[in-house]
Amino acid sequence: MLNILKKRCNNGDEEGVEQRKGPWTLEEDTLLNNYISHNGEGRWNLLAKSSGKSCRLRWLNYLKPDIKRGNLTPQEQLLILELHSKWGNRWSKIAKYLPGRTDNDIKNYWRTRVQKQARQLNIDSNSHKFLEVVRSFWVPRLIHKMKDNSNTNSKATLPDLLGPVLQDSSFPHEFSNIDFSTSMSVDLKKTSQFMVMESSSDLETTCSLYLDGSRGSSSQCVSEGYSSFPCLEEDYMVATMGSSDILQLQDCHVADSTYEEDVTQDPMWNMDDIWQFKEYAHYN
DNA sequence: AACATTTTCAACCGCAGGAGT
DNA sequence: GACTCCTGCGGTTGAAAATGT
Repeated sequence: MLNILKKRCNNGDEEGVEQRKGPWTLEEDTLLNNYISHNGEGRWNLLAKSSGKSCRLRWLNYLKPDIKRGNLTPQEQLLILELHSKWGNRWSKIAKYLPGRTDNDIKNYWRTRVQKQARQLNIDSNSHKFLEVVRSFWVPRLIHKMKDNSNTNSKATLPDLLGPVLQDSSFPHEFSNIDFSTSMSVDLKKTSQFMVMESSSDLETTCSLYLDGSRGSSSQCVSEGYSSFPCLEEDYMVATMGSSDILQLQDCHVADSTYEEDVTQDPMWNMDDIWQFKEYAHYN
């Protein structure tokens, strides 16, 4: 019964059994599912000495029932950007805070989306400069998308998403030493307590960030140091992370009209954004 | 329609570290 | 302490799909 799996999963050191590589077939997936349902997950050596990492990976990255499919939501993207700024390429650690997403998913997202944007901007994705771009362009946009999503459905907000994170006893410690000068981090613990997605009857839904629980008053569109950022049409609150530990609230506007596109297919920055950044970088 | 190029993501590889002996 | 085995992790690859010309 397990012959196929043995061929698939063996480490190649079992005499006479050829190791199979390449894409998994439906039959192999079914066999692996059946095997795990009978023997349990995590005991990979029980795959009769033929257990190998590809079986384990296939299960963990694909077959496991709680694996999420489809594109990352803006909330998830925001969380990835945030956690990556804290921990770097600790994909599995980051993945722990995104239920249903694997380290492989997150790694792929970072390499294919985030690093791609960095390449287009011709800057190192690990540089402080790129962090600045992320928090100045990308984060506001994600927040905006979260707002848009909340208009059309009641999907989880960042606080919802962070619920399990905040219940994790290790998390507050990890976020207790935030260096705002080098990280895009806001104090997620605090922020999530006060980040509210407000829905009004019309389209003027506001995404607000409160640090002290009070409604953020805002009249300025841009803050010091970010004066070249566009603020044109649609109201929303932007959190910018400056050199202090005070989150600045801005009732800001967003430059272009790309928000009508399908969020799931969104190339996070268009050429206008990149051009704006290059101008910004040139004068700063 | 055909071909070229780019993007996506599942899968592989090798290393590190922990557990057991 | 030394060794082996196993698992987890991050980096990388390459086939398939999508997109552009």
